Amino acid sequence: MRRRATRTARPELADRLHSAAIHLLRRARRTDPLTGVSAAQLSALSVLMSGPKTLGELAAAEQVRAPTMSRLVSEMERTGAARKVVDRHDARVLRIHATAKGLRALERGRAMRITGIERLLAGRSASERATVERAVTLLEEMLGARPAPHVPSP
Amino acid sequence: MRRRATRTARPELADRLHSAAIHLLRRARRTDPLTGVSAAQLSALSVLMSGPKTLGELAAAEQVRAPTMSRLVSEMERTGAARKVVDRHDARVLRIHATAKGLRALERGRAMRITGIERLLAGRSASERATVERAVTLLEEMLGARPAPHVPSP
DNA sequence: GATATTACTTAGCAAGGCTAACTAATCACA
DNA sequence: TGTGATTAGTTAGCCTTGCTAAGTAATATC
Repeated sequence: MRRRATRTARPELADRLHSAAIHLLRRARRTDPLTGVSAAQLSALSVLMSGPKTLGELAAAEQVRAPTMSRLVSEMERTGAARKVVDRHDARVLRIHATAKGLRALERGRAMRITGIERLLAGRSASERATVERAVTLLEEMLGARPAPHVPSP
Repeated sequence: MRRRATRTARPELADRLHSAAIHLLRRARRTDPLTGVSAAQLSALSVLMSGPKTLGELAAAEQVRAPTMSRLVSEMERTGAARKVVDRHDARVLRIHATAKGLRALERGRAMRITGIERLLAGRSASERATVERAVTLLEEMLGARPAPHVPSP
């Protein structure tokens, strides 16, 4: 069947980059359900990896509202992935700590995602990998690289 | 504050690629709410762009179950983004067509996403863009390139 | 010390995912 | 030919995760 002429024949770079990123992540997250921790929890844990955060900081980092994070953290506490600690100096403030159990789940989830991508890259030559690496470096610059990479809901 | 030693100091390529893809898409989808069509609908429309699909085909393409797609398509019909047409030869089969209105919403959403990425790329030199393009080509090969790129829920 | 602000929680709603169970149409074949 | 199996989609009902609005408790301000 002939394709409708709604799109240009040769997609431009931005479009192809967009599409490649979508398919890469769709591939990567296929393993997420195997961790026993939801994607939202994995994402929050990846923020907590660098140390405890207040509930508000965590919500901002995850780009969700406070009530959403409040509920998520309560669930994480229930399942033993995180702890709430009331701040010593301001009793309104909660510091959320990842537990060892939570961090193990995070590492398991991340490792599975990364392994999938590594398998894709493993099929390429050294120079092709170098090309990808240079492009990634450029993307990091464009996007404002983060020190601790992140495993969010997407 | 010192970072915990849960991660290696220098993230490997797969990890960085993963992270870059996440941040790229997070950036790209910031404009999605402005289209007036939900992300799930935009994604379905992008599949329908290449022509009508049965409900089952659409569900498979979107990697959701039939009931989920059934509900989504009913909603799209209600809002005028799609039409259901009963197959001439098999009355069990529904062919889902994107409407002109739906396609306009899709193009609007895609254009906004792509424009955001283009703005990022616009700051780079021609040779840097060429590097990104080579890397994208490699990724397309690794992931099994799709003819019609796609604007899915992520 | 009264009032405002801040940090979080509770309540209730919507979207979008799922499974189980249903209906209707078609197929297969004795 | 007609009956049972299969297929396509829908309905019902649940869960998670987003949201806003409104409430509570602690702290800051004047």
